Amino acid sequence: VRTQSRRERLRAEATEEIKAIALRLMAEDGPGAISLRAIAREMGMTAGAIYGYFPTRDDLITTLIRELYTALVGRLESAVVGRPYDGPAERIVTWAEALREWAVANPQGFQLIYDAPVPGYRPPPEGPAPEAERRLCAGLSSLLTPLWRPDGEQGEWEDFDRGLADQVRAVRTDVEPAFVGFVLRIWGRVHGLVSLEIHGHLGRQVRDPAKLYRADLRDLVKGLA
Amino acid sequence: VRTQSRRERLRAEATEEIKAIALRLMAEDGPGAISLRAIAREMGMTAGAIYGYFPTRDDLITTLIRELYTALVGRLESAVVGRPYDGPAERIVTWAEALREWAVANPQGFQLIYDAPVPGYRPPPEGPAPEAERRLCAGLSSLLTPLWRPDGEQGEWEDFDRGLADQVRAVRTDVEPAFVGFVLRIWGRVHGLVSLEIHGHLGRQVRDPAKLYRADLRDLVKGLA
DNA sequence: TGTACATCAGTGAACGCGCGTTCACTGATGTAC
DNA sequence: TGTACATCAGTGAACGCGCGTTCACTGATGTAC
Repeated sequence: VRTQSRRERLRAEATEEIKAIALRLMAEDGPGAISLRAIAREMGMTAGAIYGYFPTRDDLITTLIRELYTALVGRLESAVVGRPYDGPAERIVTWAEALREWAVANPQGFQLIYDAPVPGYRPPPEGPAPEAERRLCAGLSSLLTPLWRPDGEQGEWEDFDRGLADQVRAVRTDVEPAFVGFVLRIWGRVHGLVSLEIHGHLGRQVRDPAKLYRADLRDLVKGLA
Repeated sequence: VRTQSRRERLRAEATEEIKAIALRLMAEDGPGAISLRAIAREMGMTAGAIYGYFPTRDDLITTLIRELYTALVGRLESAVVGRPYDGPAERIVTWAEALREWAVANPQGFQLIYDAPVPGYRPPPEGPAPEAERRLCAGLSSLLTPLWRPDGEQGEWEDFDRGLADQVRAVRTDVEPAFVGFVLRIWGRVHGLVSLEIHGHLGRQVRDPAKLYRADLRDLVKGLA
């Protein structure tokens, strides 16, 4: 490992500070508040100076989404790993509750990842964070593998993209045709209530959304057993 | 019914045109593209002239959200009514598929209703469309009533807001404590996959999202039966 | 250890843009006699 | 039917703002001899 020069270190620190301030601005005033000028102002710099670190505003935002998504995925993986094995159903519940907890702790981050909330932002063609998205899918797939019982009524291979199929195969080679659909359906299920909650659509109606969510997860694993 | 004066008619037409253009701008370039100046430009008017029709930008946006949400709810209600009665399970499927179809046909509208995508927009304290949201919940509640079997493990009255409880009571007076939670859980379930699809998170992986969604609905009603 | 040069982070000013909102006004449309 | 007045939709110009991006430049930090 080559040791960093002083200049390299300062440069890396400044880059981190830009991202940290962008995240703080987002957390305070929503994703729309991320602007190069605001960040520069916050850092006591000139707006143009940011261009020494990021070639473009959209590039910065793509980086933020990628890092946030990666942080979320890391959190999900460690939540499952950092707990004694208590059966496949419990692991799904653990995973999903970690998802909700991260989302509740980082609502703007959740929106940045899953909505399209920065006006004028154009993500790269593969999407801003394809790697993290795949990791999330793969992680969920591996949790769901022991709970998968093919019963033939859930769709065909041809419905699903070859890329994802290969990704899933990397986790588990003897994957069934409808397994991908199964995984995405569960993903949709754990996503739905969290999305409603984050966007305030349960807000006034439910006093304890965590409890509601847990009830739904109980119902989910009951259906899988 | 009092007949409209010429002036009143022109005024109403212009108001409708403003809203229609705002919806078109949103559909073309996303919710962030809604601006008074763009609308005025499109109408061949001066920006200031809009203030003869809406007191404020946020007021216009609130109106748009309310009307979109009302249109969605109307669509859901007529989808269920406009089909011969074929059992409670089939009605849920019909309702949910109408939800998805509306969302796919109006993705930006779906985002305007369920995300928070207009930067700087501050909704009124009760939310932009409380009436439509209640109607949606009430409608779903009435569909779910015949499928509700209390089994005591799903939560307590105290978790839910009195307002919603009363609303549900208006639909059905002998409502069970956990019924509200049950309704919201189902709402989250039908919402999840649609939200992922609209935001492009299934895009590259699933060839026929409608089929995936249908499979999930089949699984849902199977669990309810 | 000291000097000459290269690197490069950050400045400051500008360009051109779009935005919401206000306001004194013009001129057409309607109303009252 | 014609005139005098009131209404009111829309103008046009301005205010003040924030934005992304570019560019010639300064001045400090590093490197080579």
